[in-house]
Amino acid sequence: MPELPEVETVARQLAPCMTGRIVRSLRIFDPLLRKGPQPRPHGRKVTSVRRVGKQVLIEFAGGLCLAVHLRMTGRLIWAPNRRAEAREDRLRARVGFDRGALLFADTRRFGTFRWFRDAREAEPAGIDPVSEEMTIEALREMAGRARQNLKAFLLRQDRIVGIGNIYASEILWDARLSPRRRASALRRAEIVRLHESTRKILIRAIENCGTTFSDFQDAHGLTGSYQQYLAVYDREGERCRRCEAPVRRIVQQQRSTYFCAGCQK
DNA sequence: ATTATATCCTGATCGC
DNA sequence: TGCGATCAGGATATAA
Repeated sequence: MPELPEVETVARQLAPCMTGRIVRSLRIFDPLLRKGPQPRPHGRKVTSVRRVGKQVLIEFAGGLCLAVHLRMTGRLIWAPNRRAEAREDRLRARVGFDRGALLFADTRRFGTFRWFRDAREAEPAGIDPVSEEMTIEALREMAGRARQNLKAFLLRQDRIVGIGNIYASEILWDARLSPRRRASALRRAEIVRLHESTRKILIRAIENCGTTFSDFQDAHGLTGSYQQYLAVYDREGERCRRCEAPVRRIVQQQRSTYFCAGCQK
């Protein structure tokens, strides 16, 4: 569930809790999280916690870092004390610090831990859509050589990193572009709209701490408020806020896409 | 070389 | 109410 805004929210909330803390223990309860190298971070100080693509990257002094991917149902929770910790279930891992602990809970168990010796290795291939790198020209270039429809294009993490199924629909609605359009067929003015909408929607979602459905909670167990802005996602049959036509649901790459055929062309 | 399909899991919801 | 089928926000290995 967590897309870029939700991961950004979690990273921002964890950072002040974790930065400067020293690792005292690491317990991985779910063997699925134990793929790849398993270094011992004991005694290391956390130097930063930030979002990298859709992952939360925890960096330790000396270069070691842990990239946590929440996938569908993963949650990172900061537990300042034992009482807060006792409330959590379905725990897959726990990192104990000199003060407090980081808990990882994940119902569907798709989430991943990956350890690196250097943070640069954790960088995803795609462009971060809310960074300076995401220029109109960069978008035009990427779209120009994509043979896919716009929905599939936006979900490609090797091009633009961070957009998932919810925000793909929302961005295309905002840009008044049909999810079925071929990415390479966009006119320049349409690319400009797509660029603008992508940044606008994601930034607004970050400002609202993401979207909360059933699973997503931030590091303090709170919830985001972006759902009040959702224009099409999960609104099949309801009226489009722009043109009153009914919102439609179609399936693209085995996933739901919501859009308005009245004003998305 | 791209792009579609199957798959990793669990739990909520749907339809009969 | 009970039960099996279906679906869910992600991403990747494999097949086509």
